[in-house]
Amino acid sequence: MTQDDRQTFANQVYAIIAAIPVGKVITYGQIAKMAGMPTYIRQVCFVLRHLPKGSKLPCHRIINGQGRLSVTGDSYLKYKLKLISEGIEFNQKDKIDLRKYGWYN
DNA sequence: TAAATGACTTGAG
DNA sequence: CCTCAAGCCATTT
Repeated sequence: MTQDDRQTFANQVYAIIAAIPVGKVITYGQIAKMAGMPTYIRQVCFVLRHLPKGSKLPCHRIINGQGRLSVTGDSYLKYKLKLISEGIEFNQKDKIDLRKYGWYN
């Protein structure tokens, strides 16, 4: 894994996230696949966790395969509210219907 | 060089 | 629905 490879992967992840339509969400697995690295789930995770603070990427639209937010800490609630304001609904178990809101399910 | 870590996933109980 | 275990792989210690 060279510096360039890592940079390229990160850039692809950024590009994909930036392309998520309003009112849709995407899972880690989807991102990895779209970036051409289906097994790099952990790296997607790593990239997201180390997003630049001032990033304008809609990282709140990224959820886990169960349709739940994977964010830890207080940002969980913030993300949830943003999603709701974008038209995404949560069921009583705080889950999102991927069949309806998932991007390219 | 080896061990620990993480915004994950899938499957079993 | 929830918890646990194993698999995952670059980055950090």
